[in-house]
Amino acid sequence: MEPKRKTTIYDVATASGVSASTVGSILNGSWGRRRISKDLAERVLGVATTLGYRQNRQASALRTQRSGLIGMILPLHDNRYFSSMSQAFEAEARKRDLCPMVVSTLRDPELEKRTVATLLSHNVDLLFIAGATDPDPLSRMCAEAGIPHINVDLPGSLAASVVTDNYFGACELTRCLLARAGTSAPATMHFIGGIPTDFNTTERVRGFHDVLIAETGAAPDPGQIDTCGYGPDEAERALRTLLDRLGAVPSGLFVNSTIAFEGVFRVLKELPDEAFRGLSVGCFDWDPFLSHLHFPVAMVRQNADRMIAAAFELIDNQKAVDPRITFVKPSLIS
Amino acid sequence: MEPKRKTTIYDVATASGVSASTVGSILNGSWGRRRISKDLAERVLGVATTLGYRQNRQASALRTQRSGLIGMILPLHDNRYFSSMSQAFEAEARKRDLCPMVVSTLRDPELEKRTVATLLSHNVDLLFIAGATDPDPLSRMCAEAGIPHINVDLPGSLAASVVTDNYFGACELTRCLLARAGTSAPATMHFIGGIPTDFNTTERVRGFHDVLIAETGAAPDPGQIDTCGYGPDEAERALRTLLDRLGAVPSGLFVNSTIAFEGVFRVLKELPDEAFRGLSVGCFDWDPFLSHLHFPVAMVRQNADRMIAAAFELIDNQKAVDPRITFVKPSLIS
DNA sequence: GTTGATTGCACAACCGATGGTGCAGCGTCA
DNA sequence: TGACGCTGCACCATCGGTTGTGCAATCAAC
Repeated sequence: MEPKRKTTIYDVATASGVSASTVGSILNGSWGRRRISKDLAERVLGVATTLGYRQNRQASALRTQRSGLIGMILPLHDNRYFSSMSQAFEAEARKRDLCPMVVSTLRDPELEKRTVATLLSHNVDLLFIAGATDPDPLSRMCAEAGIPHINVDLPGSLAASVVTDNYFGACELTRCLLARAGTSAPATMHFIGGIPTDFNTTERVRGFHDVLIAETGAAPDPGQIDTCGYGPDEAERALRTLLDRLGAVPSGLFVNSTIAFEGVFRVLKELPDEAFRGLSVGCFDWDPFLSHLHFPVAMVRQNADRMIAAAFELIDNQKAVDPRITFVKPSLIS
Repeated sequence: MEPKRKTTIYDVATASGVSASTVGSILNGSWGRRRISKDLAERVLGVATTLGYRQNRQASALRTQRSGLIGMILPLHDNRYFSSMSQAFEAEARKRDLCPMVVSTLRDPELEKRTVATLLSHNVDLLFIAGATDPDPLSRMCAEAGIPHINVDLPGSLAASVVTDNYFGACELTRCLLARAGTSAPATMHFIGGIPTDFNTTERVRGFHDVLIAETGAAPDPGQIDTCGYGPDEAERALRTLLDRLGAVPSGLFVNSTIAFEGVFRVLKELPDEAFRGLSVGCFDWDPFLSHLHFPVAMVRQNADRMIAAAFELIDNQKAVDPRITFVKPSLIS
C-alpha cells in the first residue's frame, strides 16, 4: 500500500526520545554490556515492536563484517542425495542462527566460480563446497576473501573435505552382488556409469575391483567397467552394447547412481523374468522406489546428514583449514 | 593465510590515484553516464583486477536499497516436485542476475513466518512463497516491508498465485483410472492421502468426485475418500483398513502424492498378481521409478518449470499485487 | 561538603558503495 | 579577450547499524 520506508533505529529513537545508539544496542541485545537500564530497554523494545522495526542486515553486516549468511554450492537440487544434503545443511545452519543460501552449479566449473564469487560478494560468513568439479580454485577464492570453507562430497586439496567412503560402499555393494549371484560366473560382474575422472567414481571402481580380486581371485578386465557418464541415456546405451557383446545377461550389475539406473532400467524391464534368475543388481545411491521393482536391487545409501554434521563440526573446531579428508561410511540397503 | 581486509574501492582509488567515487562508478558500470574517460576506466579496471577487487554487496545494497537477492520459501527440499521448483527458480533468478535464496519451512506456519522475517531482514528484492500453509500473514509481512511477492503451489488471497490446476489433473487421472478399471465396479474407486484442509487436496477430491458423477452417474460416498495425511505411514494404515473393510481389492486407487504412495506400495506389493487384474492405480505426482513397478501406475506430473516461469512473468509485469490465481495444467503420464 | 567511583546514556566515527553537485580546465565563437 | 559550454573528474552526504569514548548525574565515603 504505502511506500513508506521501513522503520529504522532512528525512527525508534525519536519516537522514544533516546539516542539511536541506545536503541541500537537495545535492539541487538548488547544493552547489558552498555549499562542501559532495564526499564529503558523494555520501553524502547515496546516502541520498536509497535513501530514494526526490523533490523537491516545489510547495515549490520557492513559494520560488523558478519552477514549472518552461510552459503553452499552443490551440483543440483533435483536429486535425492543432494537435496537431502540441502535439508541437513539448512537444519545445521538454523541451529547457528545463520541464513542458508544453497545454490546449484550444474557441474559446471565456470558456473561454480561465478557462483562462489557471488556468494562471497554477499559476504557469506561460511561456505560449503559440495560436489564441485574443481574445488581448489574455489578454495583459493575463499582464502583470498578470508572466508572459512570446506569441501563436501568431493575432496579438494586446499581445505578440509568430508566425503562418503566410496571405497567402503563399493566394496560392500560388490560383495553383496557376488553373494547374490551365487557361484555363477563372477567374471561377468559389470560396473556401469559415472565419470572416469571423478574422484567418487574412481574410488567406487577401486572397491569393485578389489573385491572382485579378493573374492574371485581375478581382476575385472577393462570391458567390465564402463564409466560412460552419469546420464540415463549413456547408461542405457552402455548396457545395450554390453548385452549385445555378451550375448547374455551378466551375473551382476553395479550401477553408479540412480540417474544412471534410470537408463539401465529401461533395458532391464524389457528382459524376461527368467533373465533375473542369475542376475543381481546394485545401485550406488538410494531411492525408496528402487526397492519396489520386480527384481531386488541392493543400494548404497550415502549419509548426507552425517556428512553435513561432520563438516560443521570441523568448521566449529577451526579444523577446516587443514586439508584432510574425513570419510563417512554409507550404508548398504539390501 | 593473511587476514588482510578485502580490497575496497578506496584501495583501488589510492592505487590508481583517482577518487573513490570515480572508481565506484567505473566498477559498477555507470562511468559512461558520469562522463569518465574510457582510458581512465580501463586503467582503473586493470588496477581493480590486479588488486582482486570484489564488490561488497552489503554496502551497495545499503545505499541503493537493492540487495540483488531473491528469496523463496518452500515446504521441503527433499522432494522431487519442490526440488524441481528450486531448480527452475534458480534458473530464472540467474537470468535476472539475482542470487537465489531458497529456504524450506517444513510446513510449519511459525517457521514460515520466522523465515520470511529473516529473508526480509536480508532485504530480498523479491519473494516467492511456495506451498506455504498460511500465505496471507506472510503476504502482509512483505507488504509492510514493501517487497513484491507471489504465491506458488498454494494460493493466497493477498497476492497473485500460480498453482497447479489440481482439479484438471485429478479429473484426468480419475478418468484414466476409470478407463483402465473397465466396466467393473466403478463404485469402488478410492482416494487416499492428503490433508482435508489443504487447498490442493480439496481440489483433487473435487475432480475425483465430479468425474465419478459424470462417468458413472453416482457420487462417491465419504468412505471412498480418505484424506489421511501426506505421510507414508498414514497412507499404509488407511489402505490396510480399506482392504479389511472391503474384503476385496478396490477397482481403482487415486493416491495423493508420491510420499503417500510409498505407504500404499507397502501394502500393494504384498498382494498376489491376480489382485492387479481389476485394479488400476494412479498417483498425483510423478516419480520416474513409479512407472517401473510390476503393475502400471498412472501419474500426474506437475509442471514446476511452467509455474515458476508464469510467476516470474507476473512479477515482471507488475501483476503480482493482483490477488488472482493462475492455473498451470499438469500432464497425465500413463 | 568535597572527592571518587559508578551509573546511564549521548556523541560521533565508521563500515563500503553510490550519486548529486561543484568546479577546474579546455575549446569555441563572437 | 571574454562569455559560454562542455568535458572529466573530485567532494561529500548518505544508507542503517555498531561501538569506542565522553560526560553529566547519582551515590557512597570520609
